[in-house]
Amino acid sequence: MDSVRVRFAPSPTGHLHVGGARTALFNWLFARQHQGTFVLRIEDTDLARSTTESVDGILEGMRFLGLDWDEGPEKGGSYGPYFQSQRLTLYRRYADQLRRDGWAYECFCTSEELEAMREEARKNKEDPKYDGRCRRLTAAEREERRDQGRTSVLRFKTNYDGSTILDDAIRGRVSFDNRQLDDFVVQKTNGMPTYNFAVVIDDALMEISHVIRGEDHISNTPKQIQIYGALGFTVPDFAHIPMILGPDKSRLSKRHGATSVTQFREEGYIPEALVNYLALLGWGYDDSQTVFSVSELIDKFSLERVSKNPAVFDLQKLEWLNGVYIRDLDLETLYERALPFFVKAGFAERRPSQEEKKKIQAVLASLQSRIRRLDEIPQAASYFFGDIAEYDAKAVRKVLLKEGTAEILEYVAGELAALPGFEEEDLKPVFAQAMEEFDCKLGKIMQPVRVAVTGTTSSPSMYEVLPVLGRDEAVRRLRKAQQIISQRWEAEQT
RNA sequence: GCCCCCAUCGUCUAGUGGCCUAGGACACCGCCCUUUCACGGCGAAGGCAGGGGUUCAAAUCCCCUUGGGGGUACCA
Repeated sequence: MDSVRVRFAPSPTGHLHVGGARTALFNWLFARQHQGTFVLRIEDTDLARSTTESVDGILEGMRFLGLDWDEGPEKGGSYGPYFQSQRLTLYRRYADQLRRDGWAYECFCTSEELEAMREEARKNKEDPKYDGRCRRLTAAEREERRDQGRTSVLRFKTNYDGSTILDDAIRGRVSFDNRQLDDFVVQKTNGMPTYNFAVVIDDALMEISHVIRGEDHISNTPKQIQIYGALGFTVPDFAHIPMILGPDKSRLSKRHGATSVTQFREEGYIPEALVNYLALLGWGYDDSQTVFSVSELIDKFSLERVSKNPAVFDLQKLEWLNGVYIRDLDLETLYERALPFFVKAGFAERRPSQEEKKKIQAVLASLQSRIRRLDEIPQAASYFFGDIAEYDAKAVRKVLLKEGTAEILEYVAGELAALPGFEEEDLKPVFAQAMEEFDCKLGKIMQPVRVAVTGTTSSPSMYEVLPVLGRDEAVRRLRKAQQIISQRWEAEQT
């Protein structure tokens, strides 16, 4: 294969959407696999809707996912500029060429006329297409309109004969009857190119070899192919990847929940998991593997294996995968990823001391198999960093208020208070003795301690929680639980 | 309306005419492990949209129907 050049070309009108991110990922994987070039191009010809904040957000999202681009914003490259708004002279030049060669013509129709035309067509049950009236204008008529000061757009002289064939890498041969097309606008009144025009100029000039994009662009392709032809450009290979849908099978959008990459980051998803999940949306490898490292993806990805049908975004599976990756992280990396969430919860300073760091890592070690998202940390770790905010009512009732619990807590508190060390091996004998003392199973001892120390019935092992809290705090909480028990008991007497 | 695309468990998918009594993953349910909760292990349930062809043989090829998605802009 000749040198591979692919691109991701978002329009900066919002955040990096997961659909866009998946398109970017497929392009990136394809480029990396073929030692090709991955170009990032910003399609900001819609002045009204494009913002620089959006550009920043998109770049940030790309970086978060680890999708580095070889050419594009902040990076440059020999095919620039990489913002369409900075390529206007190029578009103008080719627009002029089209007109000069008789492939395009000025159209003076106003939007009102156009709307009336479409309305009329609908009424007559015809296709709401441009009827080509300005195509038939004589030179004199055009001159007259220009003199009247009427503005114009440039329309492409579509070839209505035969059909346009698209050999799609994913869908195979797709044929479009050219009579379905109309003379579409290539240059707007304000001089800006339309999408269908700019995309062709850019892809051709940037020598893009494979256009990998969403299926929503498939209907545009015949128009673009005609422009390639009119300008004498080589048509690239196309691959149209399926859409991503919400649970209700409609196109994935905000109303389905989080859709932007930044949002997923804030919700505690880690990039490896997101990348893995996105790869699985519309692509599969074989009948056994679902967890793929990035390098495996680069190695195994192929357009041939991209499926044709739209995929429903399954948040539960993403969460599961995120949990898989969280569990797989070594403690140091997990710490780095999780620290912002501790900071946000007020559990840590931005730059923790060695001692703080040790504690956070101990907490993370206990939590690692228990959380699926980093943003569960404030909730899951709260009792490690402050008093118990609220005792679970059911836990108090079913565990603390049980007959004999006060005695057990009294015993354990006393024993723990006398302990010289406070690590697992120091604690074990205490609980072993308690079992003998009260002639019961371990659970009978541990559950009251757990509720006393965490306020809930579910937590990591006491052998992990207790050492992190330290002797004084642990004993304090056991005593406090005793108080709660006696208070409740008294309350019941009256 | 017209054009284009798509159709395997609830979801993502494996399957490219016989290896399919359709495989895996998530979710769900049950059991085991266990100081609780997770993790982990084992197991159950669950699908070829419908109808016609082609063929000795169809989830796989063809046609129709139905359903879903996309497009039909001076948005990208």
